[in-house]
Formats: sequence, structure tokens, C-alpha cells
Amino acid sequence: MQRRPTSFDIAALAGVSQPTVSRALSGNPAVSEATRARVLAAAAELNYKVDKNASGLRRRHSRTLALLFFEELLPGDAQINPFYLSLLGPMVRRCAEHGYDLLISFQQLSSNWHLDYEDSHKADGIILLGYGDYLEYRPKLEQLIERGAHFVRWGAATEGQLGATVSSDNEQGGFDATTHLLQQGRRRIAFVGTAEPGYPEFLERWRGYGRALRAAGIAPDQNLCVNADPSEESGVEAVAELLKRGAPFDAIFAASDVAAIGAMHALQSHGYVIPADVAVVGFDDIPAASLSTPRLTTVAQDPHRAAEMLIDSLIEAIEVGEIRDSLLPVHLTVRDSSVCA
Amino acid sequence: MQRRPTSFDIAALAGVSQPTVSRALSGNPAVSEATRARVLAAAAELNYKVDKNASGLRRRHSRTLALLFFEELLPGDAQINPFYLSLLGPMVRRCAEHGYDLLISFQQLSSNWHLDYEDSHKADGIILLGYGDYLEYRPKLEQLIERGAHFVRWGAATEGQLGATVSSDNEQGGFDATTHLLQQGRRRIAFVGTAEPGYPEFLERWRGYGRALRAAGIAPDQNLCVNADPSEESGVEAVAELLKRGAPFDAIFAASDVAAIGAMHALQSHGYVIPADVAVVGFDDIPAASLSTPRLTTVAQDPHRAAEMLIDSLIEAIEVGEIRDSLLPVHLTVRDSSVCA
DNA sequence: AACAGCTATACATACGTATTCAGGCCGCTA
DNA sequence: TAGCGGCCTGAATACGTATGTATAGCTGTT
Repeated sequence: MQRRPTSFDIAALAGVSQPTVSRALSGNPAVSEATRARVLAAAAELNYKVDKNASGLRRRHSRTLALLFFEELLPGDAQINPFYLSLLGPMVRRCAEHGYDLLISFQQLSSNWHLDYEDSHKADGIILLGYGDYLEYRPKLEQLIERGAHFVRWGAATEGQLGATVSSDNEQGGFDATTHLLQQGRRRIAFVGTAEPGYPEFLERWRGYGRALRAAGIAPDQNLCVNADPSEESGVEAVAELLKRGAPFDAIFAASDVAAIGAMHALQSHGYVIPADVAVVGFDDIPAASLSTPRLTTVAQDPHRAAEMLIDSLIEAIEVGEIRDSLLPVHLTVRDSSVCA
Repeated sequence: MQRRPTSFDIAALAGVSQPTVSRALSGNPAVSEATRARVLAAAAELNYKVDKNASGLRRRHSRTLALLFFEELLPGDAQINPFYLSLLGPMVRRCAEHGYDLLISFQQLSSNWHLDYEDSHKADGIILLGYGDYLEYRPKLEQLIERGAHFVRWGAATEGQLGATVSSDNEQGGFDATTHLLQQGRRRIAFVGTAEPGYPEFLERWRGYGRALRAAGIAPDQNLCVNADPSEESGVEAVAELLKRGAPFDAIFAASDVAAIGAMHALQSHGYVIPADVAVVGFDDIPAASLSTPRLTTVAQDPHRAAEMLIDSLIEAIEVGEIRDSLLPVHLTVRDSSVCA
């Protein structure tokens, strides 16, 4: 394994100077086509690649984006939120289309992640995957802004609007899901989710649920709203709670698919038939939603579009300096759990 | 946003020279504790971070690892293999424990990915997520080795052993799954998968299946082996094919969970009861496996351990120069789809 | 023929760090 | 007190690229 070739080696081989090599490779129009061709040939011959470190040092940016997850929110070996996972592929692809690399990292919410990346020139910008309004979180965002750092967040866009934010239209999703259940003739629709600050998206979905009910002339019933975080057990417990309360219900809108699937299991083990006795709608369209029995009607977010908006917004912030928010449409995917044959 | 501080700024503030700052921060024992403390205080005060590019340029390595997926194997917007996705979190964490960053990238199998990374000093090593024996693939691995590049592969370790390889004991998994079905009294066990080169893991699983049958004194029946790639439709079609052939069967071992779930759907829609009429076992333990109806018995790989082995092997190759293969044990997770109450 | 105007290339340098080498200071010994 | 060795620290430099500035070679005009 001999030493890697440098731009000087290419220069020597092509019979030009090192700066000309640099210009030729970066597409600088000052270099003639004949010279450029010679340089490219020489570079190809020696398998020359621009040294990222030297280039980054000189140009003062790395053409790398950093994607941050926070450890505290991934207790133990918990799986990463499947929606975030589905964002990953499209994000990587979009980065590549822009000529950027993508760095992935977990951070303690309490660490100094907010100064680590841009300051060390590891990355030109940061993608934060939506963590509501945690106490430690907000001041760091403010510090990030103050230092002129580039970042974009995924998450509910309603609160104070710190930095560029991309999110799904959760409220509309809740509205669409609930309206769909109403159209199926359901009138006693339970909400399984939570309006706590830890899950701001859930709050939005719940708002849409309420709006749909009121639009149909139905007053939301507190007895039909039960707490559940996005886990199967939580969905099971939610159904137990609903049954305990004794308020009759003929449908469930769950703010997450995993909770919805848990709820379906619980209902079925109590002898209810889905959708005949109780119709169920979830939210997220995780892979398991189309594999459940019955197949789950759900509100699908568009991970492809979401990923592209995140990357595009961030790169625009970096290269143009413009900050832009986006609210992405969601799409109700009707399957078997909500419609009687 | 003022200019980032450099080691010269720290030096001035601490009243020492720039080299001393570098030494103090890198833990060089030549610098006295008193001086080191002064330097650290100054660095903290100015929020100083070592410039990754300058540092990498000087030290000639980046302390970054690159994780490569191949586009051709992710047609269109297809999801990344869920097992690879479950590797992601633990890999990121393990990298961080070693002080490395992780870069994610998609590549054309036909591109020059094999010279891109180490040559450009973007990364010190590469993680390749198992792509069997594709024609274009092997020569590039050879080239990688020839150039002294550092890499580790996930995948079947049996074929020619190019570079460090980490994989699950797929053969044993197939054996365990099949033995379990035999213990449930099943004798006509179908295999749903493929022995084609595109899925070398499937081939291993099939071998274990055959070994278990023979150990029980049963001759494998070609009529009970049907092709299926890892998709739900493929599982559905496999059952259709089995029924068409007319050979009776009382169990199915599927080489992937998604195919197994597809098979269960198909069986149920033909009126079969699982597990009473047909017992089903899958492979992978994807999240949907524990959410299906009935819950799917499956062979679980250990993504946590797999990720750690991959990272550890690669870093060992980089830092020590030693190449090591690993075969990880798998674990049969018994649920409802294979055991009658 | 002389010169302006232009293009294509070379020269010199800066980016921020890590390391080699040389030297200063101190205490100890003879 | 001269000499010596050990411990810290500073000066100089190299890593490979990109870019501002200078210059050489043309073309065309008068």
C-alpha cells in the first residue's frame, strides 16, 4: 500500500501546477477544457481523491450534516421511533443528491451537543428529530440560534418556533381519521393517546379529533379519552381503562399505530369483533399496520417527503441563509379495521 | 457570531504556546498538571473545540467509520432491511464508546465506493452490510484488501472469507426452528425461502432445516420447499404454490418473518387455523412478529451483539491490524404460532 | 510595431493542528 | 562551583487543498 496520491502528483503527471489541478477538479471555468481533460485523466489514472480534511480545512466547511438522536429518550435498548427510521433512507439519499455526507449520532440531552458539531467542523448543520419542549432542550436551541448555527427540527411547529421546523399536519390527520369514523356511522369515538407535553404531536392529533367531533355536532366526552404512550402494552391498558369506565364506545382513534394494535389485541381478547363492534384507526402507518389482523386503517405520514424537506431546509439555511418552515400533508389509508364489508 | 477560537487563542489566554495546548488537550504526559489545568480552563471558557479537519489532516486519520448500503438492493423506495435498521442504534452507540463517528451512505454497487472512503480520508474504515456474492462485489473486496483498506462485512461467512466477517449462525437457527416444530409433533414441515445466491443466509437456514429433518429420520421432500424472497406477497404466493402442489403439510418454517406473516395471512384466508392445522415459525424477530395474530414464533438474531462485534472488529482491524471473524448465536423465541394451547 | 485586453497558468500563502527537535530551568552530585 | 540529567515548554514545520495575485502568451487594433 503506497502513499495516497496528492494534487501535486496529479499536477506532475498532467504537466501542470497544483492549483490548476484544484481548479480543474472543482469545475472552475478559468481552466481550459484541454487542460481539464488532461487533469481528469491523470486523476483517474492514479485513483486520486480530494482529501476531505485538507479541503475542509481550507474551505472552512465539511459538506457533512449531522443527525442527532437523544439517548434519554431511547431508554436502554429501546428501538428508535420507527417513523424516524423510515426517514433515514430518504435522508441519506437526499444528502447524497446535494453532495453532502450524513453523520449519525446519539447525544445526552444534557451534553454539549449544541456546540460540538459546527464548532469542531465535523458538520455544517444539524438535524434534530423532534423532542417537544423538554426543559433542557429549549435553551440550547436558543444558544444554537445565537451562535448562528444551522439546524432544522422535526416536530410540532406550533410552539415558540425556534429555528426551521418541518412537521406533519397532525391536527388535520386527527381530523381526517375522526371524520372517517363518523362517516362509518360511529358516534361514540374514543381517543387513545395523551395530551401531555412529552408528545406534542399527540396533542395536535387530539385537537383534530375534537374539531371533527364538534363539526359533526358531537361534544367530546372526557370519559372516552384515555392516556397511552406509543407502546403496545399502553394500548392494551387503554382498552382496559375504557371498559372499566363503562362508557360505551363504537370506535377508537389511537394516536399511534403500536397503541392501536395493542388496543385491537385487547378488544379481540375480550371478544369484540373489529370493525363490527369497534372500528379502529391508528396513526403513523408503520410496517406492522398492514400486517395486523385485521389490517389497520391509519393516517400515513410521508417519510420520503419529510426527509427531503428536512434536508432541503437545512441546506438552504446553510448555503442561502434562509429559514423556512413546512407543514406536510398526511394521508388517511383506509384498510379493514374501520370499514364493515 | 465571531470567529471560532483556535488553539492559539487558548494558548494566549492560558499563557502558554500553541503546542502546549495541543499536548494538554490530548493527554500528553509531558505537560505538567498545573499547565494542563490552566489550558483546560481556558478551553472551557472559550468553548474551544478541536477542528476536526485540521486534526485529521495532521494525524492522517478521521476517527470516522462509514456504513454502506447499496442502492440496487433497495429498489425504489423500498425499506431498508429491518434487521439492518435494528443494528443502527447499537452501532452508533458502540462507535461513540470508541470515540468514533459514524457516516451513513448509499452507494451504487457499480460505483467506486471501494476507493472513495479511505482514500478521501472521509473514514478510517467501512462497514458493509452483507450482499452475498454479487458479481460486481467480490472483485472490489479483493481490491479493497489489496490496497490495505479496513473493512468488515455482515453476512454468510462460509464463502471465500474475504476480509473480516460477522454473521449470525443461520444454519443453527434453521436447525433449532425445525427441531422445535418436530418436537411439537409436526412431520410434514414446509420450507418457505430460497436457496438462490442472492440470499446466502436463506441457504444456510435451509441447510439447518435439512439437518434437523435428517436427524429426526425424515427425508427432506422437494415438494415442500418453495421459493420466497423476504416480502409479504411472496409468503402469500408460497402458500398458494404449496396448496397447488397438493402435498400435505402441517407446519411451515419461513426463512424470514415478513414471508411468514404473509403465509399466515394466506393460510387464514383459506380457513386454516394456526397453529392447530399448520404451525408457523419465522426468522428475524422483526417488530411485527410480536404484533401479528397469532404472535409469531421466530428465530431472533441479536442485533445488539451483532452491532458491537461489527464495530469492535473494524476498530481492531484499524488500530491493531488484526482480522477476526465471528459467528453469533441465535435464539428461538417461542410464541403462539407454533404451539397448541 | 506597439500596446491594450484577455485568457490560461503559476507562485505564494493561509487554513488549524500535531509532532520533532532544541533549549531552559531546576536540583543534585562531586 | 562546574557539570550533568530530567522535566517542561517553545520554535519551527508539515499535512494537502483552495484562492488571491501576478505573469506569460495571445489576438486584434491603430
